[in-house]
Order: sequence, then structure tokens, then C-alpha cells
Amino acid sequence: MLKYALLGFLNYKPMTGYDLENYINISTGNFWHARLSQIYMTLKKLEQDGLVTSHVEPQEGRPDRRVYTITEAGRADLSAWLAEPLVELVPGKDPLLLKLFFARSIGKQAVLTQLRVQLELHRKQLEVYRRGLPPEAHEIVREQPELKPETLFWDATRRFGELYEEARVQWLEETIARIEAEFNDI
Amino acid sequence: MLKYALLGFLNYKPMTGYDLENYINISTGNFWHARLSQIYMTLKKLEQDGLVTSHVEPQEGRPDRRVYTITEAGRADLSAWLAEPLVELVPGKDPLLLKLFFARSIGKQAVLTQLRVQLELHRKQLEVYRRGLPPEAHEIVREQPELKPETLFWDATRRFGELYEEARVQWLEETIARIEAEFNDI
DNA sequence: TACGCCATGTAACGGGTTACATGATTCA
DNA sequence: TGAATCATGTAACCCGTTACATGGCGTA
Repeated sequence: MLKYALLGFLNYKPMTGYDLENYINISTGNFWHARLSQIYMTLKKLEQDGLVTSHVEPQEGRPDRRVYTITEAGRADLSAWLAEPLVELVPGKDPLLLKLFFARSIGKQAVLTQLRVQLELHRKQLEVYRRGLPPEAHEIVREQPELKPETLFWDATRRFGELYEEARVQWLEETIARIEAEFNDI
Repeated sequence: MLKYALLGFLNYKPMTGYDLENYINISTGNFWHARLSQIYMTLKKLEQDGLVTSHVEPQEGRPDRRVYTITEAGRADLSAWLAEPLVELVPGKDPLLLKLFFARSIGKQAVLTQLRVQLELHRKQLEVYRRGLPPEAHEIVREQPELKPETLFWDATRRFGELYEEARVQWLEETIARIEAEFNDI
């Protein structure tokens, strides 16, 4: 699926692997991420499959850049994927919930400490989402005004982050209170 | 990490790989899942590492059962993992958000259709969580009354499912309304 | 008659992470 | 002086999925 994140961004404009990592971290870090090593390998595969092309731009004083450009076949592949509806719930994995599920044996105070650490982290992340789209998003639109209509969708994904973190914070507060009241050690 | 789900359940009582899949699907399906093939392979590895032992119970008319039992080393490993606090947010991946991020090009109606499908799915899942812990959870406690105190933690993970689906439903309703109002096609 | 449950496994493959390898420029 | 940024890539490994292989019993 990283494939489609890369095609999606290359559909905005040609870029290097390094650039793509920045775009992904800033724009989709919320719901998708990737390491540079994986991005480089995936780009190579996309080129083999004819979905992107690349050319090297020599630079002085810093490494040469390999710039990737989406092809017509790439655009077609991206469109086909976008058009294909998701008709099932995507089962996720959540290490914190897994730990909590089995956590009784470590004792009341240890559980509460862990949940309070999580509460702090999620409150901070909630603040980040409440600030709206990051300044980099507005810069991108300044440089490419034709992307203006995209911001509705970018902001929708940000808004999900906000609602998700609100739910998480509320749940942590509730769960801490419940464990304080109902957990009877030994 | 499946390792710890398996150790966690084997800490309740000895079981086969097949049993473990049922426990995982019923109890932690919400936030953790695994295929049988992976469960069998992971159990084999746990046995090599001395965290579980196994013995075969012959049966008539159906395949023999290989029953796994957690060892002292296994309990120690589980406890160490449970005690280790999660001090960072876990970055997740969400295919629906990835699709939505790039969805402008497929057009207003296609986007709305996809979001409405999702809304239906999440409303149904929300109903499931609102029904409380599944009947199987109560059966387990009837068979093993010493597990009663665990139900506080089981229900906490269920409650997260409920709040998560509420957030998802609210977000989908909001996003559908926003796209209806603000998406200008062409 | 066919499907689902019980029950265990192997093999090939794909996606992703970590570690390794290199090296100049810029800023605090 | 040291850390961050720019910039690209390979290799080993781990986790997980899909497909393959087997086969009796109970139920609709």
C-alpha cells in the first residue's frame, strides 16, 4: 500500500525518495508512514513495473538527486485503486490494549502509572491536531495553487486524528477512574 | 507481539493452537488477531525458547490435540513485558484515510458512496460493542471463577472499541456533510 | 450432499524494520 | 565541535499472509 502513497504524491509533482519521505511524514504521518529504505526499494519496483520513470539530476556539494515522475500507467493504477471501495472493516493492532487486557497481574499502581503516561502522550497529540493543518501544507498550496481543492481532504484526515485522540483521552480518563474504584489488589 | 497474546492466554490455562485462535478472535479480535498458521509457528518457537511446553493428547474420531502449557520462564517473560511501560505513541496505518487523502480526483459522488459504505459498517460494529462483553467471556468466567477480576480489563478494552466506533461514526457523518457542502466538482 | 467444525502443520512470498555504508554542507 | 539536513542505497532478518495438504464427524 505504500505504493499508492508514493503514486499519490508523485501525482502532485515529480520528486525524489527523500522528498517523498518528508511529504509522508508531514502529511500522512497520522495514518501512514514508511522508512527511507522501504521507500527507495518500492520506487525501484514501481519503475520496473512502468508506473514511474526516473532521471538523475547532478548536484554540486551534495549527492545527486534521482527524481521520479509518475507515468500514464501509474495514474491509471492510482485511479483504479482510489475507485475501488473498502467494503470491510480493517482489523487493526493496538499494543496498549493488548497489554491492558492482561495487565491485572502487574498490580493496581503499575497499571495506573502506565495509563497516566499514555494520557499525557495523547493529550499532547490532541493539541497538535487541534492546531489544524501544519504550516507545510499551506506552503505546498502556495507553491502549487492547483492543489487548493485537495485541502478539504487533507483536513478531513486531520479531523479524524483530532476525534480519535479525543476518544482516546476520554477512554484513558474513564479507565483510570474505573481502575482506581474497582481494582482490588490481592 | 503475538507471542505475548499467546502467553497471556496460556497463563489462564493450557490450550491447543486451535483453542488459542478462538480465544484471540473472541476476546482480542478488537485490537489483535492472527491466522492459525502463524499461531502454530509461533507456538513452535515459544517451545524452542522454553517459554511453553507441549504434549500430545490422542483423540478418537478427530485429530490428536497438542496442548501447550506455559512454563515459569514463560510467566517471567510475560510479566516483564507487561511491566514495561509504553512511552511512545504507536503510529498506525489506516487504508481508508490514505484513500480519502488522495480521493479528490475520483469525484464527489464516488467519494460519498465510499464514505456511506464505511458509515454503515461502523454503525453495525458500534452496536456490537454496545452489547457489552460477548457471552463467551461470561462462559469462561463460569468455568474459571478465578478469572473474575480480569473482566474489568476485558471490559476496558471493549469500551475502547465502543468509543472508537463512536468517533469513527461521528467523523464519517461530519465528513460526508462537509463534502456535500464544500466539494465543487470539475 | 455440502458446509462448518475440529485439528495440525509446511512452503512460498510479501511487506516492513534494522543495521550497515558513505559523505558534504549548514547551523547552533 | 557536534548535530541536523541532504541524499542514496544494500543485506539480513522478522512478522504475517496465502495457499497447499489432510480428513473424520455432525448438522442443515
